[in-house]
Amino acid sequence: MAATSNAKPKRKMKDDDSDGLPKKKPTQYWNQGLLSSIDDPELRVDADDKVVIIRDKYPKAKFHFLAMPKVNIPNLKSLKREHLVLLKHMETKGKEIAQRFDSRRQFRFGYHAVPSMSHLHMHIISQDFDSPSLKTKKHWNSFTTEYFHDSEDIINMLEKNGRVELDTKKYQELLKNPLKCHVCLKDLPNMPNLKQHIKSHDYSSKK
DNA sequence: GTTCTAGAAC
DNA sequence: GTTCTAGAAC
Repeated sequence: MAATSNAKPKRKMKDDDSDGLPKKKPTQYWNQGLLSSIDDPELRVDADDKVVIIRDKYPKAKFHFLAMPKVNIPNLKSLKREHLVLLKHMETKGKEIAQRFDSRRQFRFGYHAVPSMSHLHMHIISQDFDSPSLKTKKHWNSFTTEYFHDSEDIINMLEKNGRVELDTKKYQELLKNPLKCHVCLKDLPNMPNLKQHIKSHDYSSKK
């Protein structure tokens, strides 16, 4: 008698491996994705001996880049005072890039409190948030609540305390906040409405 | 981080 | 009925 299969797969998947090899694929873990992006010439927009700047693969605004140190710093918690020069350099480079791509547009430069991707990265992001890759409440709140820490605030924290320690739980809760326009603070019921609403603001020039 | 989709919301 | 989101899978 043939073996019975009583469990329906919940989603379709390839399990047609007639070669008898294990089904586990040798893919890298998704949270290490920046390690390959950092060396991808397609994404790179600038580099020097200390820092690489790449385009975000899934930009959440018209202009969205990541500045990363060449030395491996896993996260904010790894930062020491000895990194202050590097962080200031990253911020300077970030501002140069923003200036280069659109000198009139407003940008922010900063870090997510609890980033998904390993390897310290500073976001360089224009404040229009006009992008098809901006889809979820988590996306929105990660750039428009205190979950987003300006580079200068991180630098000040490190100068003052010698380290950057953030309450992970507190910041993860912020991602669930109701949707609110970052310009006029209007409440919006869902993402499609929010995306439509923010088009009404003018981002073409700094005020 | 993204994709996919079940079930909530409308 | 369709739209939208949240959580699992990857």
